[in-house]
Amino acid sequence: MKFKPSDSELEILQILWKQGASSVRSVNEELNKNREVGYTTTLKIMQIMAEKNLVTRNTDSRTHIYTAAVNEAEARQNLLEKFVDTTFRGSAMSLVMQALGNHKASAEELAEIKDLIRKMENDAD
Amino acid sequence: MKFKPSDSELEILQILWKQGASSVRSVNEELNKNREVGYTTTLKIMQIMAEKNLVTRNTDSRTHIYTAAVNEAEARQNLLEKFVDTTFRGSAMSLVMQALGNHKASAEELAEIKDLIRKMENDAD
DNA sequence: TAGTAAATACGAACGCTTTCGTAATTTATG
DNA sequence: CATAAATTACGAAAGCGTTCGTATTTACTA
Repeated sequence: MKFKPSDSELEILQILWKQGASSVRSVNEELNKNREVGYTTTLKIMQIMAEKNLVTRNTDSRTHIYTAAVNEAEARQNLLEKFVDTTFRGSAMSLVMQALGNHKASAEELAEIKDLIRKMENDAD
Repeated sequence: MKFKPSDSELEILQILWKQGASSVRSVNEELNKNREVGYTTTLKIMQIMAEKNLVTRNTDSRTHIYTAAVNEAEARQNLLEKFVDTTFRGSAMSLVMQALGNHKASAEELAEIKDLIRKMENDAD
């Protein structure tokens, strides 16, 4: 899978994943909560994303409705693997340690992780 | 800190971090273990990196020696934060869980993580 | 010293992303 | 029906990264 969305594209995918099928206007409004983006800029990028098959669009009504064409979990996994390779030289454990170390986790979160570890240890048997 | 190296730049930084101060030729040879890159291409990118202060260079001898000007641990931390924001919507814990879940960890690695968690739980007191 | 090899410097080209102005089209409103 | 408003379509420009050909400089060698 060669999945390498640009910054803007990933930003838009996040919005589509979060709020589901959306119009350009809706996505643009969401984007503008963080930074100023012109409407036609958002439109253009989403049109390009459609060409690349990152999204699909329903053009039945005048206002086109866009839907993410890639699965969120898969995309995350894919990006995570690449990130581990490029930034942590392939060591997922280094990444986990660093992410854990520099984040104040709540007791609940820590419990969750311990649970996962316990499961992994059992699977190893 | 506005640290946003390009793919090539990060690749070169990794090499400099790993093998320390290096000549362009040395870096280029290392790059060519993965993919074909022209010598002048590598040279050009490293020159640009020097302009951006991503690296420093010693020009005393004819063969210039380049050194990473950014700290590896800090750079990783910085990139990690951005990655969590853009790909995991800010949730470091989601990232940890996903990275852990999709990686077969050895008993030693799991022990290491448990150690870290134990320390974090104590710090919380 | 002349010639060759190695290294740096320079500049141009190409592709991709982002941005935006403007035109064309469609829908709603008075 | 005529006008306004909203939307899509189109194209161009600017910026950045990457690549590479070529010129220039430097050092070594026969």
